[in-house]
Amino acid sequence: MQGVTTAQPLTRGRGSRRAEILEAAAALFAARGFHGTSIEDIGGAVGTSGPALYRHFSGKEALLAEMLLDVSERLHTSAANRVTKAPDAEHALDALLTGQIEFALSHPALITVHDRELGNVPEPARRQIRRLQRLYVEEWVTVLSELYPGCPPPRLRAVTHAVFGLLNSTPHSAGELEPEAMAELLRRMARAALASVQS
Amino acid sequence: MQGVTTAQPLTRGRGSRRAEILEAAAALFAARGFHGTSIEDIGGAVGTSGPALYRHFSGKEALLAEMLLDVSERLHTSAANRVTKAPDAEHALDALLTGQIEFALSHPALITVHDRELGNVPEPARRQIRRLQRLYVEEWVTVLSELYPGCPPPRLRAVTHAVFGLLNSTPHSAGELEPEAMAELLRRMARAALASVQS
DNA sequence: CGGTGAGGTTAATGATGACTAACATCGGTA
DNA sequence: TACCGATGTTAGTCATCATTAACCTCACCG
Repeated sequence: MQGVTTAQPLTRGRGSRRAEILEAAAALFAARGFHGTSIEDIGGAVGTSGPALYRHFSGKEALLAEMLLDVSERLHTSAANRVTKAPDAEHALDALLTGQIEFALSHPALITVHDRELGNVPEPARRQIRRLQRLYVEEWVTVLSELYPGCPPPRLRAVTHAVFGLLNSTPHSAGELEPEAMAELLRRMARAALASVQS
Repeated sequence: MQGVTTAQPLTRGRGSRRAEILEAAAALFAARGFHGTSIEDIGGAVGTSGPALYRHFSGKEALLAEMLLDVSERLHTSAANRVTKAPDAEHALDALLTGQIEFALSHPALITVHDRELGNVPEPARRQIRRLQRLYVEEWVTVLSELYPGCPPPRLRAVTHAVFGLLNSTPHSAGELEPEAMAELLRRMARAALASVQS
């Protein structure tokens, strides 16, 4: 009674399975945490059973590492691009806000996992993710320090984290508002919070 | 070779051991997550070995339940008291801000665990914690709806969660600023963010 | 048409970890 | 002084889980 029941997939866009697994895992990790989610759970969520996962990832930690690496890369490079294109600091800040809000609204699970599970990523990748996160924060700090010259960087870092906290609150207020309205609200609040910072 | 080495504690304020365990567990849960922390870890953190914990709590989940119940109770009753004492909505909001900021700055680990690990609390307690959390949020929403009449409650709930996110960012910017300065900054930003909300 | 490789399957295997059992110690207290 | 309750200790026990092994099977390519 072995291997009697293979059937469905076998034809699907190249690499789409990996993406499917990553997405399912993100949702599960966000809901139950890394250690609270079993390989079996993840397999189940994509219609395969447990160990099939090892055909796509070398292990559970590697899966998490790839997920977080991807997120921090996307955030950072998107931010870097936007800032580069912006004509001045004011527009740059606007672009950063747009990017973060878009991401937070479209991928709440990734946002959650991203700031919760770094500690479970094994060392080679961990350092790199941390680096990207730091670069992303510094992107904000740089723009802000142009807008608020004389405001010490540590203060600007705290401000940045506070704004992230505000924007990343989306997983908590899921469904309270339409995405459109939520985006508007978050942008307005973040702008006001930022404007309140003086040197 | 059994029981040969009992020694130190045995004399300490009544119930202080429970508190000590709760504190150590909060720090560990915040750092590694509920499932990422073992009973042995918790015991080790308070100088006893593993199973000693069962003399104080009926189990790991019960420990978490008590921790979260305590937090949500403190937040809610403190808020209710402050609001009741306040002469008007403006002062009430100020008091709510003060309370949340104080708590977030003095117990970052509890804040972290509080919004991460509810899912691991077993059912009898879970419902009660959720209830207290909801009441706490409604405390804010009520005050806000007095300040912004005509602003629909769902929007105010989203606003409240956004402000919580902002204030609870403290664990992320640990050590960037002195507690005093951080409190000031958070209050100012939160106030500005709130002021930006119109009906 | 035979082979091959990608992607699945079910059964180990080995750790880890929560919880229990059996036993020890010590500070009261009768 | 002998007992008792509060607290610890160590050594199981039993599940759960990540990971591996051994085996299938189909799509496709020669």
